[in-house]
Formats: sequence, structure tokens, C-alpha cells
Amino acid sequence: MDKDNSKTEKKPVTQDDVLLASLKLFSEKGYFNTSLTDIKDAVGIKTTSGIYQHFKNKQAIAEALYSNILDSLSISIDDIRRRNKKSSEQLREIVDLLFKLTDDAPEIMRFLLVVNIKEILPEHKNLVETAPFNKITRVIHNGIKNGEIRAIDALVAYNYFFGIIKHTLCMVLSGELSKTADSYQSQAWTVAWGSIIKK
Amino acid sequence: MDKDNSKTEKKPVTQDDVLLASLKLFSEKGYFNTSLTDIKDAVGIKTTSGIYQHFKNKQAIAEALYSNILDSLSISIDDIRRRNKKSSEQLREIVDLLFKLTDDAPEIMRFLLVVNIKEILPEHKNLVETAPFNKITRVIHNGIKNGEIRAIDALVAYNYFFGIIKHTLCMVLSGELSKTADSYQSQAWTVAWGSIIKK
DNA sequence: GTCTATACGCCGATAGAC
DNA sequence: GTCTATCGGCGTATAGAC
Repeated sequence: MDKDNSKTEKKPVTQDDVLLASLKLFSEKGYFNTSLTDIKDAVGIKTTSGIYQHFKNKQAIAEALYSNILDSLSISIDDIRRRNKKSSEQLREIVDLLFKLTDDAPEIMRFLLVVNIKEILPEHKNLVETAPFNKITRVIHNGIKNGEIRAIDALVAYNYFFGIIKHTLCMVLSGELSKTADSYQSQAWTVAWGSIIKK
Repeated sequence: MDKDNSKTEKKPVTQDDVLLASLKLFSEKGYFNTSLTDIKDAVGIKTTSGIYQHFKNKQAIAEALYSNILDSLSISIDDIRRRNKKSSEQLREIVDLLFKLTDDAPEIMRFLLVVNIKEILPEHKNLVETAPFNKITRVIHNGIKNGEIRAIDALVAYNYFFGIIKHTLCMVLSGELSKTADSYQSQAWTVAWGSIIKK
């Protein structure tokens, strides 16, 4: 023990370290304003070379980030659908999840909602076409079939509902709405649900 | 008349030519995926030098574009407010304007709604804080004062109302909603207005 | 896995002739 | 206002020693 290494311990940089640092930078400054040099600094290594141990290029970092986020969201939504019967309950819990994430992990939500993924990965699907948001649309679809939600096109209903939710979260994330997401949640839910419910 | 110059006439490139070409490219590929070389090609000159006659750098093009669009929008909104008394009528016409623009000049709306201006011009205000959208908020504020709109925070009302409108337009612009903006307008209006109206 | 060193391409930008 | 020519720099990426 030649030196105090209780905190300064030098552990090798992992993939997750790179992802975490990149997520933060991408969501703060945007993908194109973030250089590998920035990432390397945030991760705490001296050159960018170390990053290429884990990712073949800069795009691959964004890809990994995006698919990680979508996967974990998808799993959460599966879980929600399993635990709840009614569409209203399922949507309610999904909204709850998104608002919580906005307060607890704003970088994730900023990356998901603010960063324009098609500008980074032109080949990638739109948000609506990804697994988790497909599932949300399916929840809405079911709600229409069983009469909870009024009979309009499921995508259009998704559009109204999620338009309100997403805009609320974006305004919180950008600071245009100054309080926590949590404090807007119940109102936003009521209005969003009200916009598609069968009266 | 040594050659046919009825169409091939060589007129000097104007500021507007540059702006128009840039708008198209920015809205299609994004600001960062568009190089001055791309712009120069689209404008039809041989080198990028010509561009510097009109703009001091690439950012300045985006700035000019953005402020032009905001200015013209602002003027239209002033006009709408002058011609209509009730908040509902004013909002109705503003929505009409935005939907028409989406069908007739999608590049403009894509630049306004999809392009993340803060990534290009970090110093710039958020969309809500710009003149035209400030005016929309003021319209809503008046609607609350005179009892057309229910008594909630004006920004929150703006959020609900514009969340639906913006999301609809974005989905049309990205092709996720496949028909023209026009065909979604009356429904979207009804729902958006319904989300803030005093019952 | 991290370092030194380095390559290289692209892009933004300028100088100066026409 | 457009051209030729050219520059500097940044950012990505690789080779190879430790």
C-alpha cells in the first residue's frame, strides 16, 4: 500500500463508463458538439484510443446508448402491461414512469426526447416505430377495442395523448416549465387522458 | 444573343438563394450534416467563397434563417390578433396558419419544430421565449382572463394546447402520420382547444 | 487497457486575381 | 461577385510500445 487508494483507486475504464459520460455530454451539448476528446476527458483517460477498445466509432456509442434506453423502457412497459388490466391503468403507469425518469434521470429523457436521433443515425427508425412506443400504441389500440378510448385511429390517439405528455416533459427538461416533472404529472395525465377517453 | 439565355441566364447569387438552399438542406439533413460545400453546390456556384459575400460564417446563415422565420410568423400573428376578437378565434387562425405552412412549406416548419436551435446557436432563446410564441402565450393569457379558457397557468395551457398541435405537425413532417397536415387539422384543433377550454 | 505518436480527411475560412 | 488556390485546425481514427 504505497499510496492511499481508497478513492483514487485506478480501475480500468469500462464500456459503461464511456456510455454514461457520453450520455451526459450528448444530452447537454448535443451529439455534434461533443467530440471524442470531450468524452475521453469525462471518462478520465488521456487519449481517445481507449474508447476504441469498446466502440468502433462515435456513432456506435450513440447506437448503444439508444438501444440500451429503448430496451430498458421496453422491459418496463412489458412489466406494466402484465401488472395492469385496463388500458387506462397501463397508460397511467407508463406516464408515471416517464415523469419519474424525467426527474431522476433527465439525461436519459433528454437523449430520448430532445436529441434528434435521425440526424445522428439516419438509418434509424422514428421514435414511434421503436419497440417501446409501438407497445404504447398497442395499449391505446386495445383501449379503443374495449371501449375505454374513443374510436379514432390509434396513431392519432397516440399523437394527442403523447403530444401532451412529451411536450410537458420537454418543457421541464429545457427549464421552460420551472418545477419538477412530478408537480405537473397529475394535471398532464388528466388532460392527456381526457383528450382520448370515450365520454 | 450568342446563346439561348432564356432559362440559363446567369444571374448573380443573392442572399436569398443561399438562405433558401440552406433551409432545404438543414431541414432535410440537419445543420451539422450540411457542409458549406453542400450549400455551395445547391446554390450553383463553384466555391464556398461566394457565400462569405453574404454571411460571415455558417452559423450566421442559420441565425438569419431563424430570425426571418420568426419575424414573418410574428407579423402574421399580429395580423391575426388584429382581425379577431376572441381568443378562440385567434388561436383557431394561428393553428390554421401553422397547418397550412406545414403542407405548403414543410422545410420552414421542419426548421422551426424539428431542428434543435439550441444545438446550433447555444445562446439562443427557447422557442417559447421567442416573439411569436410569446404572443401565442399572451393570446392564451387573455383567454383565461376573459373566461374562455379555464384558470390554469398560461404556460401550462400553452403546453397542453401546443403539445397536441406541435406533435401532430411533427408526425406529419416525419411521415409518421401519412396524410397531409390539413386532413388532421380540424380534429387536432378540437382536441387541443378542448384541452384548455372552460367547460 | 492505457499510453505516445501520428496520419489524414474534411471542413470552415481567407487572400487575391479576374 | 465569382473564381483559383491555399491554409489552419479540429476531430476521427490507427499503429505500436508499455
